[in-house]
Amino acid sequence: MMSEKLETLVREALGALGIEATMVTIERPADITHGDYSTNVALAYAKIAGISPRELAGKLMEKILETSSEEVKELEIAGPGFINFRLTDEAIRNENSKGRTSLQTIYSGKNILVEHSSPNLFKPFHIGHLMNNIVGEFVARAMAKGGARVTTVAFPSDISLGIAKAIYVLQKDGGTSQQIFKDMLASGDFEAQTRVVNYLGECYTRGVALAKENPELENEIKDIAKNLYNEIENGELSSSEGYQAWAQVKTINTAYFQYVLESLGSKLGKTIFESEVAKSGKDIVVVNTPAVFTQSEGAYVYVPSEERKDLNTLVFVNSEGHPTYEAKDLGLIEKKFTEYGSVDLSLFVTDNEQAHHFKVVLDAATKINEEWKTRADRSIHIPHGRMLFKGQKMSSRLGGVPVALDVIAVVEEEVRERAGERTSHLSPDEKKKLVTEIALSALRIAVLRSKPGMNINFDPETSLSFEGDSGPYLLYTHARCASLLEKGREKGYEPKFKDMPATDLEKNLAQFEYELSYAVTNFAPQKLVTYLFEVAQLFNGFYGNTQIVSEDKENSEHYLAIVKRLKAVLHEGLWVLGVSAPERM
RNA sequence: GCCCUCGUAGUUCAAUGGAUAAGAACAGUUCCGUCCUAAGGAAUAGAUGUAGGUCCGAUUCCUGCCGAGGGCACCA
Repeated sequence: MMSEKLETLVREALGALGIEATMVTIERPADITHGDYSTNVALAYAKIAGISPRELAGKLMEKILETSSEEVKELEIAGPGFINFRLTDEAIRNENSKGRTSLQTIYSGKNILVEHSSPNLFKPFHIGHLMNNIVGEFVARAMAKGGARVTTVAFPSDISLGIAKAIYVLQKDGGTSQQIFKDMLASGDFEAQTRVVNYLGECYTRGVALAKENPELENEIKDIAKNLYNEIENGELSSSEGYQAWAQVKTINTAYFQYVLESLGSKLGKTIFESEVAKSGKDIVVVNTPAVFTQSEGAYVYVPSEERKDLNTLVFVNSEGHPTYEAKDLGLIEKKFTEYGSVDLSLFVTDNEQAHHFKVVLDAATKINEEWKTRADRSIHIPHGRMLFKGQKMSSRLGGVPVALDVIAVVEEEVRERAGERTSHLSPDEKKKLVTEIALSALRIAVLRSKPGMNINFDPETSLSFEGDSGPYLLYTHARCASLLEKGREKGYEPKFKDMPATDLEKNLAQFEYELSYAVTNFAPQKLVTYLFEVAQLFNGFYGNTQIVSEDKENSEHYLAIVKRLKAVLHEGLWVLGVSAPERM
């Protein structure tokens, strides 16, 4: 990568001046007209060198010029002592002639697990899951792009006191022999399945409310939970009604989950149910008490050390003897690190309201032994924010906690309105596919243009405008490129860079690898999104005042080479963001 | 009460401690339609919550205050 070559040059120059460089940063100047890359080392090391930054920059420049590679056209000192590098036109053309970008990053060759999009057995896939999927899909693809072997994992919640409450309501309603379930089996279509899943979600909320209002139900619900835990732990297929209902719900929900993920253009590799790690999680806690955990009021808790003011005591095994989410996460960590080969990194994406929970779990894990400490060190929580709604359309169409598919449906409707006659030439199937692709691009880009962890405000009418900084804008630019290339082919033109001075657009396009690499290494989708907007805008400006495909073959072929490069950059960049780019729209 | 996250144009978001070089987009005010997809382009105006501190240099780091969101033992 070019920036790495420059870093070496700078490092050597510093060395020649007797300065041992710890940190050498090569960055992209805010404005490309100031140079392709720049470094601030002269400012950073001026104190050590005992001379002024500009003076040091001058000396460094001399040294760099002595060894400089043929790809560097010129150097200049700017501002308080920055050194700007300008590359030769040829170096830029070579970069832009490259095919698929393969990155060498800190993740190359690593075995990485990415957990995201975990559903709840008794909840429809809602807006929070959608947020999770968008961030999770980026993380998984970024790691893959960074050269890692990635296994994606879903960790569905299928056992808890909350689920016991839902089962209680379900049973009272008549269990799975109710009409709604029969209808679903009879029709087998997704609509019917969705109705069932929505009903199950209702059972959950009703169960929670019921338990709160009627404390006398506590024992009955606890019995359901207890039976469930016992039956799962003993591994015997019980014939109890509660267990049967639970097993059926699990089948239904799993199918629904698969379908929803497919609709999102996402997919997950492995599934680890919470019930699979309940027993092992509990055992880990019990075995390590009192060494790590403490018994208190009939429960097993973890009490963090005094210095960790940011951590609180949490219950790992409750007084009923059931593992809480905390213990199950320990079970999950054990399973991940024992059954998935030699795991280098275990990333898990969740809502940031769980940040504290994971800090405590990992802190506890660190205390168990050396092996667990390694596991904890390799486990990284990636939090995402919430999706908030502002637009009237959203709040009126989607009450309470919006279901993901409803959110997408609303955005799709918006897309259809804006498309108008534009898609009339397409077949119904193509049209549907295109509308979905555009809607998903709008959603994914709206989320990923911000730093992960931030809440995002979502309004399909304004902030999720289909103009400007939006997914559709990038898709449109990509489709425009495809259309131009097609037109070029018809003329018999070959996209080919000619010996012409590199434009700002070309210079920016040459920096794709640098930006992509940064985004991948730092889990920074917003960096990549910003970059894609930059090049798309530069190109659209160029397009606005230049005839790309004209009778002038020489220029046309050069322009088409730029178009080809931009299309590849957009396609590849969007892929990492989880967005598919259609050829036409 | 304690802890965590966040406060940048009217709005939604950018900016590894750096350049009188804080970028976009939407909304606003103008303009571009015999021309490759106007879901486009050109022009214009507009911002670092507040008070200190560290630093050659602070939107960025530290402290106080103000404001928003989240968490704080048997939910996930």
